[in-house]
Amino acid sequence: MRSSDDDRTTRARIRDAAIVLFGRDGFDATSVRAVATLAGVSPGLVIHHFGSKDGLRAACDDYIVDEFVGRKSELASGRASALIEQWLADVERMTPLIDYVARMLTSSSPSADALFDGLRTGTASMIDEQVSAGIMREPLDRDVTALYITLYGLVPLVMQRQLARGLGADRITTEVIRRSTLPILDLYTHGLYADDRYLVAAQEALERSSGPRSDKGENDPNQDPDPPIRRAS
Amino acid sequence: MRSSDDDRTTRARIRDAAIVLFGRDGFDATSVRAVATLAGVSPGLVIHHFGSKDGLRAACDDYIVDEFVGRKSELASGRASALIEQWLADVERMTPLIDYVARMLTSSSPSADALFDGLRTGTASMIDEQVSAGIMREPLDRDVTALYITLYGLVPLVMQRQLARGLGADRITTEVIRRSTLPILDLYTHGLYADDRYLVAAQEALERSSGPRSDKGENDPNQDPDPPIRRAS
DNA sequence: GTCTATATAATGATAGAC
DNA sequence: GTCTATCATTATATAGAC
Repeated sequence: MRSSDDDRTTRARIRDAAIVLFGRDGFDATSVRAVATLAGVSPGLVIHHFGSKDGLRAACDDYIVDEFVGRKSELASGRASALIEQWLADVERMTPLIDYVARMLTSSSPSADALFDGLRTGTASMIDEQVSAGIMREPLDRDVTALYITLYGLVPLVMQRQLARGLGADRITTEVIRRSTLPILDLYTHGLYADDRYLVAAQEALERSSGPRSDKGENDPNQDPDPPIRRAS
Repeated sequence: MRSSDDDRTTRARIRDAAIVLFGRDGFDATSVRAVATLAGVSPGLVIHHFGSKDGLRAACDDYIVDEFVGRKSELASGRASALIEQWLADVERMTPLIDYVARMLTSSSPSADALFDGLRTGTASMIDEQVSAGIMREPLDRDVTALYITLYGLVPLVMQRQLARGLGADRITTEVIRRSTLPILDLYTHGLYADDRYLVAAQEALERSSGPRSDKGENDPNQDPDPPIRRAS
């Protein structure tokens, strides 16, 4: 999006250098000195601008979330997975951002939580739209389904090493995406099992373990009664 | 599996303490001193037994892989996902092991690669068996499907924070597993899409972009010709 | 805003007594 | 095998000149 080579402010250059190194090596393994060197400034200046190393991390987190949520139109309109696909399509340029997001999502930060909630909400909206349009069938549990679709969509970011290795590559390439597309769409279209014997068995097992003592309550007060499953086989 | 309270050797106590802290706080954020304190020994003794902090990590990695691969019967017999389910069922006791494995899988270690390859191979065998038994239909691409099933099965470990949060919990509990079971089995049984319009569209798009230059080769020599998709709608 | 120089604390690892 | 004491390094952060 930026026109020239460096109309970025020094502060922005430091922040971008930090994103690259935090994403590549992790927060703990990255020193303020290394960030300063990559940004071409002195270590003292980094602290001057961000107060502390943790302040620098917070600034990076906020920037990353803005890069997503700033595109709230795309998110809220239910194209969260499309956004991720778009990132992966331009994988070379997006690598630092992708690596940073991947580390965020597996650490415990409020920013990561906010980012994930945005993705999950967008996915839920997408499901609603596609169900209304007749493209998608009604899932058993919309919220849980949206949650797992979101989690599964983030797998190519969070576990990119094992995904690439599993396809004989050393990083996520367009070829990795290409080979993944049809098998995943096939899973999301036809499922894997030949019939619903496992599904029915699991439902019966769950009813046996929680149905007879339905007034137990436990730690989930608004516990939905299990909806019946239509048999398809 | 251990009978009394502490028939463990000192070396084993140090290693177990390291697994707890590495899993909970990460390798970099855990000091040798902290491990020593939790194990009830002096910092010097930790180095004496493992040579260095990195040696301690390697010992923990090996131990974790053995805890899996030592159950190679369960793995190779194609019950990799069943093993993970079993872990999650006994989630309280397994928490340190789970956290450690989760961190392993998102960092780049040879041990993690070996562990993942074992899980992926076991999943591939399971698919073969279930296809032969008529329980599972033939997937478009067995290896890629096995890869993604393995990755998806690890999501509750690797992204446990976001999974738990998405269900209103603060950690993975039996209730979280319980609410996840049917929606996931439903996805794996019926898929999500009402028909295969997306699948067909994607197949045509892929053929358009790579079919016309089928002798391109690129970096995947043994590139399968895209198998035709049977229309189901 | 940016630099150099430095204070202060914590870490991994070593040495040697017991 | 286990401890105490300590070294050498590295890190974050500060102070003050320019």
